[in-house]
Amino acid sequence: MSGYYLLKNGEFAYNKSYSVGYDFGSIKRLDRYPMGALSTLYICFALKRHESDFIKAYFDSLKWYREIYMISAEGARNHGLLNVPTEEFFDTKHYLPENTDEQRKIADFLIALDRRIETQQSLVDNLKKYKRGLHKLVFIKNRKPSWEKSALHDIASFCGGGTPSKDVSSYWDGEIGWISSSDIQEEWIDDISVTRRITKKAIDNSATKLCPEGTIAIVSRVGVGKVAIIPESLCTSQDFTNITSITGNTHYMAYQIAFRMKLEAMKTQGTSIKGVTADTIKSMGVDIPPLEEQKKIADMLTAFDSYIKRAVYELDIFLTMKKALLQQLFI
DNA sequence: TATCCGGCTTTTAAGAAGGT
DNA sequence: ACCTTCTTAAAAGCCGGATA
Repeated sequence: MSGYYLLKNGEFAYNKSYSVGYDFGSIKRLDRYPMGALSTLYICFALKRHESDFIKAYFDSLKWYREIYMISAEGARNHGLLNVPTEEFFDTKHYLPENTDEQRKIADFLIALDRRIETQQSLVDNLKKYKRGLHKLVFIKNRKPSWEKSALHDIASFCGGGTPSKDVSSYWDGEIGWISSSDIQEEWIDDISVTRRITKKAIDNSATKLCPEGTIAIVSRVGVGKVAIIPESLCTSQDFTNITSITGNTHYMAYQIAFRMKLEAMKTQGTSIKGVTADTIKSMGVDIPPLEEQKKIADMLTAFDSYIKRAVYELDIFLTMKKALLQQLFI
């Protein structure tokens, strides 16, 4: 390991490579291991004084970016690493309270907040894991032989999509929503963000069609397997196969289709086939429990989803809170 | 006319090579 | 040795037009 730095527990390292959300790299403290080897691209240091936990929080706040901004060469920013000379890095100035008591109190509070965030994060992770198990239980293990089975094309009507010509810009400043696969979330069945809108004329002059509210949108090509129930009447790209109406409980069916599409999508992985044909979807077999059973299952899954979402929301609040606190704590 | 296909663009990530 | 710049690769996303 010659040519590497040996960092000991409690010491800090600055990583000059930037990434999303970290325009000027990051400074972290080695906490989890007694020691570690770092390539020479890192700038390593230990503290002479100050509360270590407090300084860790300071570096988490990214307030020091202003200083790095002054010394990093602009041209270097277009690829990989920042150009930050080691000498100048150590010359940067940081304004911190001298009183270590104060530092200790602030640090303790932030550590408590961090613990809370960690707990919340693992709650979210676990809930997501349970969700996968729950869906398996509902759609595989707990199926009853008495339930009817049917192919989708016998109980649903379909509609495809298209893209209005991008050359005609006037098509794209209308009122009608138009979505592509990137607009729907992998894990939520009712979380579509409509980012583009088209005109009536655009629909008339292209292959896309207006789908009614409640349509089950299934991504069949790019991003195979995403499923969502559309919240308003809108159009989709041609990488969708949409179910405009289906007998039974829409939410139950959407959940079941999402589950089966995920299995279908796994089959396409690693092959040259990048999509699932409309025929595969149309001939997909689905269970049809009695209506009240469908509703019960759908309600349960929806409730579980909103439970997870609430946990995610809470996590977000804690994260924002921490960010805001860090912003206010340091000048 | 609905569906499918393949090529193209954009984004992200590394690696190799070159300069001082 | 230490950066910067040039290249390539891989993944993700988009869309026009062929096809049955």
